Parts: sequence; structure tokens; C-alpha cells
Amino acid sequence: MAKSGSAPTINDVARTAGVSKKTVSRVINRSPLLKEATRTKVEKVIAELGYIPNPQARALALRRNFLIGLLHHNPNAQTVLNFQEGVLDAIRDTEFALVVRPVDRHSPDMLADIRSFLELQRLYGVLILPPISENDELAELCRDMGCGYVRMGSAALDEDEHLVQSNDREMVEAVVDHLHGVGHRRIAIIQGPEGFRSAMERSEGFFSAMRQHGLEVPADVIARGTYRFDSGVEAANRILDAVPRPTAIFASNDEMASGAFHAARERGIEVPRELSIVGFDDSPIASHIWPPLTTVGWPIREMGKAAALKLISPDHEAALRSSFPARLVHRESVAPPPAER
Amino acid sequence: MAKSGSAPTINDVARTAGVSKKTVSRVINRSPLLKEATRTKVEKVIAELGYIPNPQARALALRRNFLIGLLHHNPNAQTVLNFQEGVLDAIRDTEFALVVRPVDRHSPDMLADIRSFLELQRLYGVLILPPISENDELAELCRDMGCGYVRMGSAALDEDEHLVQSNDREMVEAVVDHLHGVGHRRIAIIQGPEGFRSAMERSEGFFSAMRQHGLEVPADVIARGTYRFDSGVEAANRILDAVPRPTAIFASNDEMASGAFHAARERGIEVPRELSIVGFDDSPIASHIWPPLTTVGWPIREMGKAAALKLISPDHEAALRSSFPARLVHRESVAPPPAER
DNA sequence: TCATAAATGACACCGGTTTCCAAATGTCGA
DNA sequence: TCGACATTTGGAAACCGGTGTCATTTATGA
Repeated sequence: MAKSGSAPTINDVARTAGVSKKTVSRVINRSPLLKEATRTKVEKVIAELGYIPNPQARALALRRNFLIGLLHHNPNAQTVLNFQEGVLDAIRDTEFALVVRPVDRHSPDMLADIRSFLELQRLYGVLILPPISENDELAELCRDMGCGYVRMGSAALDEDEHLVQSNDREMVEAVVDHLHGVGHRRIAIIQGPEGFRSAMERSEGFFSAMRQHGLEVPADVIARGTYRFDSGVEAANRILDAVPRPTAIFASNDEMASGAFHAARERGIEVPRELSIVGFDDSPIASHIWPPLTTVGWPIREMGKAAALKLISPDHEAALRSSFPARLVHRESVAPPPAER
Repeated sequence: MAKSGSAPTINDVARTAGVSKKTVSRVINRSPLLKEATRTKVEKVIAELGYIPNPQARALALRRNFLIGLLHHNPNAQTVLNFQEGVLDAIRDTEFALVVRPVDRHSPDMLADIRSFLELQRLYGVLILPPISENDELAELCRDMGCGYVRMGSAALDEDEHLVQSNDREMVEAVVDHLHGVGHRRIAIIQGPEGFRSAMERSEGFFSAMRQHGLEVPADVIARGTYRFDSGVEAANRILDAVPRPTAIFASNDEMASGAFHAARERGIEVPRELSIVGFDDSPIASHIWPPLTTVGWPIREMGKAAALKLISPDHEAALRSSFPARLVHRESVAPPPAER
């Protein structure tokens, strides 16, 4: 018998059910070559004893842990945390756990660091958040090491089974359509940092939509930022020097949009009466600044859940889905442009 | 020899160093009955081979994992993430990993959930963030299960070895001193939610400082919020109805302070000319709103590092420290009160 | 009844730790 | 110089709690 006080082991189950431990193992691992009667018998005992296989022992035997790694370089705290919650939704009541690993994408050792991390912890798989999800070498590393992975990205980075994506590009087009519909014609853009696919897509969506509406985008209303608040202030300052001044700014994320608010306010330009601003991400800051920011929000939590499911139960219905549409969140930072004179 | 391509095992180390596997194990586990020469010799080989003991195997043998859990209920995304970074600073290049576990403190099953989580994963220890760090039953659970724990809190919740704390109370007093020094006399407070020790401490600091300055705090300038933006708006609205209107508001966290900005702006009250506002936490929002918020910031990342060290190497110098002083961050949301007439 | 397929079990193994004991080495007093 | 004793180290085997391989038993069909 199991000593009371310590968790039942596979041997306890085997003895109680009158089968070998190997058979119990087969039940646990859903082996197809089991007689139905045996399976139910063992399952009954498992339930009675409240047996849960020891993840540490399985990890040793299988040379693979039941840990899912989250690799990120903090693009946005709320995004990361929401994603974590989504992953937790997926692994709750399983033997999996979520281990986080912030990395430094600017470090030349990033790949080596991640490699030794994966070797050491023998993770079941990793989830990779933007912007490092765009690193193809990293994906290759995972494949090499036999470590599952799912990338979260905005582009067709990889095959569906390794990808959870949103439709950034279309959404930026929707933003431009909206601004155009309200009457804006001189629309500026604060682009994200160079070399980021997500930033590129957002820019492409912008320029393509402007083209479709037959609108010019002069060079002096195109600026580039780093996705951070300060860079948004700077970029907006350059844009607001343009003559004639644009009547609307699209910023590639909310932080930079918030920086644009800041710049406008310092110049005494009233938002949205004199200047409309639209952001991207629907981070908490979007609803906490004044006026609340019109932006594009994506269902990060669901994406986290789907990403984790792709890893741990690829056949699960919800794991098949790869594309998660974002939506335009209308708040108060957009108004018709001031009348021309 | 170790087959190239696979990580070296304890046997490889033993063979190379010309000692028994048992001795290597003794080195790893810092057994005191080892000759110094042997120890250094083995350590050299370990370094040369880049050997790291397999955490899965150790976990099985020691019945204890090398995972540190982070239990939290998202008080503030940036705080949680900064704390995570600090923990990572501590465990980088060790065999430890950080597993996160957001919990629902409102769920009646919280303790049971955490218990089964601990049983299953056999964590080395857990770090507990406020507000659930204030739950004494949870700490007891950890003790019962032989799971290490460190609580992050603002009060003397526990012994030093289980605690990382800041001096919230003093800092709130400093805030009041500052406002008083600038000339404010009618100062309002937006308290945090009931039942939170951190909220209580902040309130106490406030009232005690007001008393020291001989200032009244009429009931209509005391409001309570939930630490969330919306509640800040509401609370500020009640406070701003007071006659005479207070000239300054202390909010127990930045989100609620930001809500107070919002409320003021809706009423056409200019911050800081007509109303000064001070927050608490120095979350990113504090620098992103307009005007930037004067607030109190604490060194979360260092606290995370210290907390992790307390768990994994209690003798480490940095692990002895329990108290981390916050500091007042002067920005632009405080100005002298408007002249009375 | 026998060949064949399906279901189950015996046993080594994953990579460490632990126990128990024996052997080697060093230290010290007589 | 020697024996007695303490300090280090090693060896063998069991163990942690599962899984893999392969042989063996049982059921099935011709």
C-alpha cells in the first residue's frame, strides 16, 4: 500500500489494479494497444487513489520536461502578462507549467543563452513573443534541438502549426480608412523600428491604404520610432513641424501614440480637435491617457491559449486556429479635421 | 568519454577527474568532508566540461525540483514583470528556472489550487507578490509542505528570511511632507481597497503625517478605491465635490492617480495649477500621462533578485537584505496651491 | 489445431543521490 | 617506528518513479 501521507505511485496503482506498472504507464500514455476492460479498470483505480504521475520522473525517463517556456523581450508588460494568462488557461489542470525567460535581444549571446537554457531544462516547447519571434535562427535552433515551438507574429513567419498571428496589416488599413472616412487627408505615420517584421507590416498596411485612397505621404510626415514613449515624442515633433501640418497621426504602437499626445500638448495643439491620433495594441495606457486613445486591439489572451494548445495538444480543436483578428477600438482621440481656410 | 553532442554526465566528470561519481556528487552538493584539493580538482573539470547536473534527475532523486514559483494576482503588469526580471538576474547561470502562476485571489479554491500545484511540481520554493503575499494561510501552507517561500510585502508580515519589504509608510509620510512644504493644507486621499495591508499602511502613513502637521482630514476628502483606474475616477469625483475643494490628492497607486487626473480634466480643473496629484508605484503610466506624475518608486527588480536569492542561497550577502527603501520621484503633477482669496 | 495478432509483463534504464561499508591516507602519541 | 584513530575517498547496490525494449502470454481467425 501507499504509505499514507505520501502521494500514490505507479506501483501502488499497479498493485491495487492487479496489473503491471507498465500497463498503468500505457493507460497514462493512451497507448492504443490496450483492452478496453483493462483501461477502464486501471482508470478507476487511478481515480480512486487520486494518482497523478510524477512529472519529474517522467521528465527523466522521457528526457523531456513538462515545462513550456516563454521567451520574450518585454515589448509591453501588459501584453506579456495577458499572454501568460492565456497560456495558463490552456495548461491549468494539466501537468504542464509555464517557465518564463526574458532575454536580451540585443545581446550577441542571445542564441547561445537560449540554447543552454533549452539544453538544461529540456523544455517541452517554447512560445516566442515578438519581436524575437521574428528571429528565424531561433526557430531553427528549436527545430535542431527537438524542442517544440510556437511563434507569435504578425506575418506568415512559419507554418500554421508553429504560428499564432494577427492581421496587423489589414487593421492598419482599417485605421486609415476610418481616418479618411472622417475627413482626414494629410495623415502622418510614426513607424516602428527598422528590422521588425511587425513594424514593417504596419507600415506597409499604412502606405498601401493611403495609395488606395489616392493620398500622398510626403517624406516629412514619415518618422520612425523605437516603440518607446520618448521616441514617439521625438517623431511627433518632427512630424508636427511639417508644413502644411498633418491633421492625423497613426503611431505603430500605443506608447509612441502616447508620446505623440505629449508632443502635441507641449505645442498647445489640442487632441482631437486639431489633431487626431491613433495607436496600436490597445495597451492599458490607451484608456488611461487623455483623451482616451483610439487604437487597434488584439485578443492576446486567446492567442496565448491557442499557442500553448498548439504545443501540448496539437489536435485540440482550438489549437488548429492560427489567425486571430484584431479590432478597431474607437475612443476619443479621433475627430474630423479642423476646417481648412 | 561523453559522446559529442550530448551533455556531459556526472560519470564523464568522474572519469575525467579520476574520482568516483560519488565524490563528484559530494562536490556538487557541497559536502563538508572533502579535501580542498579534491574539491578544486573536480571543480576545474566541471568547469572545463561545462557540466551542469541534470535538474530532472536531481529533482527525482531529491524529491524537490529546481523550480521557483511566482504566485501573483497581477496588481500591476509592470511590477510583476520587473520582479520577474529581478528573479532572473538571480537565477541566471544556475540550474533554477522560474515558473509563473497567476492565481485568482477571489476564488474560494485558491489555496487548494496552489496546494495541488505545489504537490505536483514539488517546487523548490515560491515567491509571493502582494496582495496575496498578505495571506497568512498561504504562508502556512508553504511551511506545511516544506516548500520555501519569500513574501514581498510592505509590512512586517514574517521573519526576515521570508520577507522582502519596502518602506511604504515612511514614503507616504514623505509625500505629505512634500505637499505640506509646497504649501498645501487641504490634502485628500484615495485609499486602496480594504483588507490589504499595503493599502492600510499607506493610509496610516498619510493620516499620521497629517496629524503631525496638525492638519485636519475631513471625511469628504477621504475616498476608497480598488487600485484600478475607474475607481480612481470615481473616488476623485467624490473628493472634488468637497467644499472647500482640496488642493492636493494623494492616490495610493498610480492607476488611481491617473483616474484622478481624468476626473479633474473632465471638470476642467487644471493639474497641477489648480490641483496637485501624487501617486504611488512609479509604474510606466506615471511618466506617460500628462503632466507626468510625481510618485513614489521602489526598486522592484532588486527586490525580485533579493527574494530569489533568499530562496536559493540564503547565505549570499545580498540575500540578507530585507528592506528596500523607496524614493520620491519628482515630476510635474505637484505645484503650490492656488492663492486663496 | 496452429499460425498470427493483440495484450501484458519482466527488466534494464534515464542520471542523479543515498546507504553502508571498506579501503586508503594522514595524524599523532607512545 | 609503530599502532590507533580520524579523515577522505571509493565501490556496489538500491532507489527516486516513471518509460523503452523485447519476450511472453492470451485471444482470434482460418
